[in-house]
Amino acid sequence: MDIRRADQIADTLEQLVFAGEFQDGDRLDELKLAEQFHVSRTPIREALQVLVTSGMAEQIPRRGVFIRQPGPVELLEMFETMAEIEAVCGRLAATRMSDQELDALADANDRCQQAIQASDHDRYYSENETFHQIIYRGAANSFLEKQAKQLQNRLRAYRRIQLRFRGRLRQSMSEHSEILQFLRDGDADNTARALRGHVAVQGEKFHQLMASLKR
Amino acid sequence: MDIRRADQIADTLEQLVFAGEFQDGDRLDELKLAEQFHVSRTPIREALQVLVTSGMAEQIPRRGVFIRQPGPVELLEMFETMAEIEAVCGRLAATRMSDQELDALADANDRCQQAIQASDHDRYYSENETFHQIIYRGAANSFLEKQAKQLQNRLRAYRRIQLRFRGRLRQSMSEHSEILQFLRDGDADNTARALRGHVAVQGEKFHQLMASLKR
DNA sequence: GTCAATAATCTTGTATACAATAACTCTGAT
DNA sequence: ATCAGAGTTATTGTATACAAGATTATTGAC
Repeated sequence: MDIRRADQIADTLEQLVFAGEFQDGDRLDELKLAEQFHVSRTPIREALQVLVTSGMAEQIPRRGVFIRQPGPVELLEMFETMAEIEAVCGRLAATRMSDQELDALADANDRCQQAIQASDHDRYYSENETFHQIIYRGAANSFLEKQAKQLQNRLRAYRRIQLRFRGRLRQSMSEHSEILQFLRDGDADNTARALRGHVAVQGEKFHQLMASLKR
Repeated sequence: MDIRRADQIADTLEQLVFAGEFQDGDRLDELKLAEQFHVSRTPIREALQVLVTSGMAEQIPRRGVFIRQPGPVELLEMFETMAEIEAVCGRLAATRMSDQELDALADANDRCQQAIQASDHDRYYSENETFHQIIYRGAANSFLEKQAKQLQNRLRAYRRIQLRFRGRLRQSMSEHSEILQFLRDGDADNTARALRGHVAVQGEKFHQLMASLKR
């Protein structure tokens, strides 16, 4: 619903970057992009500013803007940060979530389970994100919630990869149930611990995957 | 060291916003700013994009960009988030900081103490930030470190206000010493707890101040 | 053949021009 | 006096123009 062409282009470019259409270090050529989007350089430049500010690209004055895909080390750091932020959300949510929100969480969990039984991976990814977002919301801190969603968004592509590990889906579901129970009990510490582990293992799985690919 | 005028302007505007030169809802007039900075609208617009992307201003298409100062509720949320992020940094730092880093932390703490004895508030603020930044660094996660620094930066102005509370400086120092000791002991849980409290109390003090001003 | 230096080309950053929409003003009717 | 509506002015968003620095190509010396 953006009126500004520049905003639409920024969104599209963001999607393309997340989708891995660009390699790390690729230069975003203003003229080529302008041609591609059928606009002048002006809206392209404004879109590039957005990418740079949000950390997805780097700007070198008089040289251009270059996309910056996180390397293995940065990805691990991001997963660790995500794990800790989720743990924080869980800790707060344990004492703040309403019964309604807990029911919504249980529903989301059920839908995850259904998606697995239907072998509908896309739907599982989607419902899984919903499950976690309900917890962010449950922390009753919209600033924190925004931060969590932002990071979740940035890690989406990599989360998908690691979820393909054999047996991971089943284990992930059992962790979900455990988390749900801790939240129901209002057990802040255990919720935090469970969520931290639940997300941190994703980083570890990803690490394993990277290591196995290197060989 | 920016070559781009637009970047310099973005920095300046950011400073001005943090310094409270603008009221919430103020429109940033492109023409006036262009005149003020002796440039055309182009670099101004690129600077405004940066402010909008980093959340300091809101853009309404075809209407302009309006600065968004956080209200009391959002500030409390930001302080709470800061407290939790610092706690996370502390938890990780407890098992990851080198002896060198611990010594640097002790030095920073000493300099805080000296600044207080010299009644040099500006220097205290500065050294205090250093103290905390060493802990962020100690978490050995540069992504997390960047996030922490960013939030620290956004809350700077408000932290200054609340530190004026009577007796707060002394108490703050004793908390620092406690945190340092927990880090030395490698006690992750207690470091996290102490840091969370240390920062959370800032939010509470700020809240008290707001409430007293409302009357 | 390789390297350095200079010229030509490209690309970025800023300024200006123009089109479209929003805000404002002024008039006239009730 | 108040409100509606047309016309005017302002402001945004995009396109184009131009200047300056970066990149590439070319030429010439060794």
